[in-house]
Amino acid sequence: MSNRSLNGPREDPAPANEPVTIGLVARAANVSRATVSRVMNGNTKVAPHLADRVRQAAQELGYEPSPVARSLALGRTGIVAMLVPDLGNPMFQGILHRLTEAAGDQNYRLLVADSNENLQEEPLLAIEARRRCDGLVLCAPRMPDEQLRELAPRLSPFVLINRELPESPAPTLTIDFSAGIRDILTHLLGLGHRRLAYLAGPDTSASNHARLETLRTSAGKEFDLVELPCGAAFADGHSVADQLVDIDVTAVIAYNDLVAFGVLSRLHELGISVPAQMSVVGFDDIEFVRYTTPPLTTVSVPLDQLGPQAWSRLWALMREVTVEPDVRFRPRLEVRGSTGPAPRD
Amino acid sequence: MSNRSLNGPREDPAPANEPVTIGLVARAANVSRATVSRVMNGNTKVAPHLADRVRQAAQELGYEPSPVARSLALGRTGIVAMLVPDLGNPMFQGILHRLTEAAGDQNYRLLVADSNENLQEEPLLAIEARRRCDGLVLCAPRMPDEQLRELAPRLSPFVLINRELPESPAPTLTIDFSAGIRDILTHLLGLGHRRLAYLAGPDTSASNHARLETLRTSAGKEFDLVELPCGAAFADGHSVADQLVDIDVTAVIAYNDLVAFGVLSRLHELGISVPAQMSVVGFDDIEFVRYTTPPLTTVSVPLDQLGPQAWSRLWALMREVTVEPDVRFRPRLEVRGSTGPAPRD
DNA sequence: TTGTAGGCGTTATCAC
DNA sequence: GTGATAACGCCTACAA
Repeated sequence: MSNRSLNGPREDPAPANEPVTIGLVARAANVSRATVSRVMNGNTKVAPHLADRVRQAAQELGYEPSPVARSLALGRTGIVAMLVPDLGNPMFQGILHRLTEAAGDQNYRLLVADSNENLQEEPLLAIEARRRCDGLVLCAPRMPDEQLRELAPRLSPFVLINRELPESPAPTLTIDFSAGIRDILTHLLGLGHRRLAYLAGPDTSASNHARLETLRTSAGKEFDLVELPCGAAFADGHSVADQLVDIDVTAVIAYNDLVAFGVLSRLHELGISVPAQMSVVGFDDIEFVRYTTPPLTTVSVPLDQLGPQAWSRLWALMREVTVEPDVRFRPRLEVRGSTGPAPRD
Repeated sequence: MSNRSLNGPREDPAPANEPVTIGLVARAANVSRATVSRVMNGNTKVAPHLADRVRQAAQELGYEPSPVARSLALGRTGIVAMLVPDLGNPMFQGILHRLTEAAGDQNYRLLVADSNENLQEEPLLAIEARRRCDGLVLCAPRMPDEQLRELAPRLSPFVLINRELPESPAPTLTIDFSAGIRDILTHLLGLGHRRLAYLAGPDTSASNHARLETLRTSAGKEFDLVELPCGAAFADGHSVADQLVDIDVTAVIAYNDLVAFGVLSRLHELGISVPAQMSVVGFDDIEFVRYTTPPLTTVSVPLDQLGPQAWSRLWALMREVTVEPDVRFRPRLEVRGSTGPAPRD
C-alpha cells in the first residue's frame, strides 16, 4: 500500500491550505484581483511598486493563473486537437511531432485523439475533441464524404488532412497518390517489369482507392496487374509475401512502407533476392525505410510538411485572417535498392 | 483568397446567432437551467415529460455542454497530459497509443507535450501541461534528480516513467536496463565474443548511464569493451558503423534499436555480413525490428504495458484510492538473426 | 421533483 | 492607474 496520498505533517499552520487563487494573491498584495490580473498578463500599465508587490506575493504563494478559468473567461483554450485513425501508424509520428512543435511555437498545446479505426465512434470523438479546444486537425480517411460534410459545421475551425473532400469547407492538405503511383509505374516499366502485384490497403481507405484506381486504369496495355488484399501493417506484408511467389510477378507495389517492409522481410526469409528476383516498392517514405536491406524504393510523401502546414492554416482560421491555399503534395519517387531490372527468365 | 470565413446568407432569421448555452435550452424547454443540467448529466431524477422536453430542445438547438465550463465548475478537466522528451522517437509511439487507449476507456483525453530534448524548457512545460489537466505522465529521463524532486509537488498527481528517482514521491515505472545488458552479455559471451563495442546514447540519458555502468563493471575479465559515442537515432548508428571495422570487435551493442538498425544498414552497405562477421544487438524491441534483415536480436522492453500501467496508477491517484506498487520491468532477451557465433578469425 | 442563487477562477468594462 | 462588478457556462447545495 502506498502512503503517497497521505498528507505529511502540515507545514503551513495558518492558512489551512487555501487554494491559491487570484483572490488570495490580491489580498496578500493588498490590491484588487483586477490588478493582479493586469500584472500577470502584462498588458495594461500598473504602478511599479504595486506590480512588484503583486509579483512578490504571487511568487511566495506559488500562484499561477488557472488555465481553465482563463479559457472560460477568454473564450479560448490555447489547445488544438488532432484526430488520427491509428496512433500506432508511424506515419503519424512525424505529423504529430511537427504539429506539436509548430503549435508550441505559438504557445498552443496539442490534444490527441485516436479513433483506433473505429468508424462508429469517430464522429463523436471528433466533436468532443473539437469542443475541448480552439481548433482541430482532422485525419479521417475512412469517413464517408457525406458524414464529414454534415459534421463540418460543428468542427470548424478545422483543417482536413490526407483525404479529399470535394468542395471542402475546410482547408485541405492532400497527397497526390495517383501521381505517386504513376511515378512508380514509369519506374517499374522502365526496368522491364510487365507483371505487377499491388498489395491493397484497407478497402475503406480513400488513399487505397486512389492508388487502386490509377493502377487499374493504367493496367492492361503495358502490364498486367494482380491485386492482393493485404492491409496496412508490417505483419500484413509479412504474411502476404508467400502468395507472391505463386503468382509469377516480378515486382510488388505495397500499399505503404510498413507493408513493403514486411514483404522485404518475408522474401528474405524465403530466400528470394530483392531486387534480383523481385522488386519491391513502398509508399510514404517513413523515416527508417532508407535503412532497410536493401533500402526501400518508395514514394516520398513530405510528411514533415504536413504538420506545419496544417498548423499555419489552422492558426490563420482561428485568427480569422486569410488562409493559405490548399495544397496537394506531389510525392517524389525515391529510387533506392529494392527495385531493379526485371529478371530475364 | 479563401472565402471560407465569410458568413453565408443568414439562415436563422430570429435569434441572431445566439450561442447555444444551457440557458438557451432552458428557455426553449421552459425549465430552469438546473433542470437542463440534471437531464444532461442524468444523475438526479427529473420528471419524464420535462426530461423529454429538455432533450428535444437540446437536440433541436444542437446543444452540448461546454467542457471548459464544466471543467471549471467540477474542478476536473477529464484530460491527462503526457510529457515526452522527443515525440520523434518511435519508442513513444506505442506508449502514447496505449495510454490514449487506456485513458479513453475512462473517457479521459490525452494532451501531449514534447520537450524536444530541451532541458531548459522542460520544467515549465511540465508544470504548464499539468495545470491544464488532472494528471500527468512524466517521461523526463534527462532531468536532474534534484530538479525533479522540487518540481514534484507542482506536478502531482503524476506518474514517472522510464527513469529512476530514489524515494520518488510518485508511482514509478522503470525498466531494468542493467538486467537487459546482463542478458545481452551472457548471450554474446556464450557465442564466443570477447571484444565488444557499445554505441553510447546521449550522455544526459539516465538509461544510457545504467547500461554503461553495467557494461563497465562487467568488462575486463571475460571481455574487452570499446565505447563509441553515438546517439539515439538511425542516422547516428548508420554513421558510426564505419568506425566498427577499425576497432576489431566481433559484436556491437547499440544504445537502442534505432541505432542498431542504422548499424545494420551501414554494415550491409560495407559488405560486412551480419552475423557471420559481426553480431549486432539492439535495445527496446520496437515493433519493426523483427522485420529487419537479419531480424534484430534485442532486448524486449514491454512498451505496450507502460501506457496502461501508467494510466491505472494515475487513475488511482486521481481518485485517491490505493495505487498499485511500482514496477520495474524485466526486459526479455529476444534472440533473432543478428547475432551468431564469433568469427573464428 | 423543480427552481433560486451562489460559486468555480479569470478577464474585461466600467466608473472613480 | 485602480477597484468594483459583471460576464464566461456550468454545477449543486439549498429552499420551495
